[in-house]
Amino acid sequence: MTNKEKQTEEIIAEAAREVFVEKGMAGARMQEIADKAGINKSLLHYYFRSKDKLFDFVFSKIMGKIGGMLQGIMQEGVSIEDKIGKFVDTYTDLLSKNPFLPNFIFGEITRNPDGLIKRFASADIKPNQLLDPLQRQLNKEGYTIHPHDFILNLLSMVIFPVVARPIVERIFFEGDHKAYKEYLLSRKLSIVDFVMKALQGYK
Amino acid sequence: MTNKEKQTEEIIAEAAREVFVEKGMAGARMQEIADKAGINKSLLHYYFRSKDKLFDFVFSKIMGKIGGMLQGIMQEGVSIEDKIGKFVDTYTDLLSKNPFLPNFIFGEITRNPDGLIKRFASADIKPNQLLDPLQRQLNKEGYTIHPHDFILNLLSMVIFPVVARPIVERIFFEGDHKAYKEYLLSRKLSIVDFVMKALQGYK
DNA sequence: GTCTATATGGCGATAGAC
DNA sequence: GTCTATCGCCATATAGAC
Repeated sequence: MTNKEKQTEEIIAEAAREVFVEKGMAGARMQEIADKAGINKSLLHYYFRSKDKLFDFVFSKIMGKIGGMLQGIMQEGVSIEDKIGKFVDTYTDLLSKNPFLPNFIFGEITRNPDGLIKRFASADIKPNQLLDPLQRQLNKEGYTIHPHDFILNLLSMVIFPVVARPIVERIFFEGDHKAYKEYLLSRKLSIVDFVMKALQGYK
Repeated sequence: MTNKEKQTEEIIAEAAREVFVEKGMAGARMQEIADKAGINKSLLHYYFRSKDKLFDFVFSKIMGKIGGMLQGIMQEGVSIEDKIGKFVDTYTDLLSKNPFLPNFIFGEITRNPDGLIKRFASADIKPNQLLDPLQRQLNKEGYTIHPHDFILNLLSMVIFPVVARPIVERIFFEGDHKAYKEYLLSRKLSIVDFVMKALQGYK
């Protein structure tokens, strides 16, 4: 593959990522992707053959990246509180830059769950490598909460406010984007605070 | 409007609700709605003129119903713990019967936030009627947590596991639907437990 | 590799018979 | 009020010139 091919392919993939994430598979238009990439519509087919294949390429790449981040954080050998802090910090920043990402991922996977299995395999995600170390660590530090509950509660509090952004933004801040964005950043601290206070009850 | 018209209209609306919620506005097909309603495709246009108008009708109805439920729970004059329990119970059951609902609502609103304002007005939702009583109650019972944080954390823990169902189901239970469904029901208790433990830290 | 032009199919919407 | 038939558009995809 020549440099030019590689470069064009990446430009297309990035444009496709933006459009797919914002509009979803069904709502995305090949014309809009081509426009955003600054190339002709038929070039999309030259590089990726079909909309389906282009979508698969983009989606797998996203899943691999996110899974890798999570694995990296969970394996670091620090205290629960530090691990939580690092996790909340990293994902809050990621979602701050990609506010459409959660809705996109959960929406697409919900509408095509079978495709998920294939992608987990190719992205090389090992669920047990995430859960087992955490379970051992909770045990060692003397917390009796079930790791499923713990990790799901934490994920919920970080990701859900981004998923429900337009509604919550309107109810809490009368639609003030900037105020809500600042509030989400302030939650970096208040989520860790909330979770640690809860954990005290499981000692 | 005759009885027959009313009845057909309701059959169409229910079929449309199912298809829209599962496939989203962009992914839904008028033909599929007609098939599910057991009528001809052109009848859809006879009753609702266009796909857009049919969608608006269905969506507004859903939002009104959910908003009403929330208002009802939050106004009952009971302790924080009872209120939390009632809330978690009611919404867990609702989501158990409508697992696609959160993804649908958040997805559509994210992709067309302007339409939201109109619908909040017509559904007669008063945000302050939800937040103010809760704030007073947290104060009165001596908890210093900010009501925004409290309500958002609670909503997150109830709704997010449904939004992220296919992924979490796979990571926690290797894709076993039934096991995950039971786990979600068990969270009725563990969420209240978690939240109350956290609240103790804010006394 | 990149473009213009066009084929092909599907979908929302309408016309008109009954 | 409900159907059949069909229109017209738009989106994906391909053919072929350069």
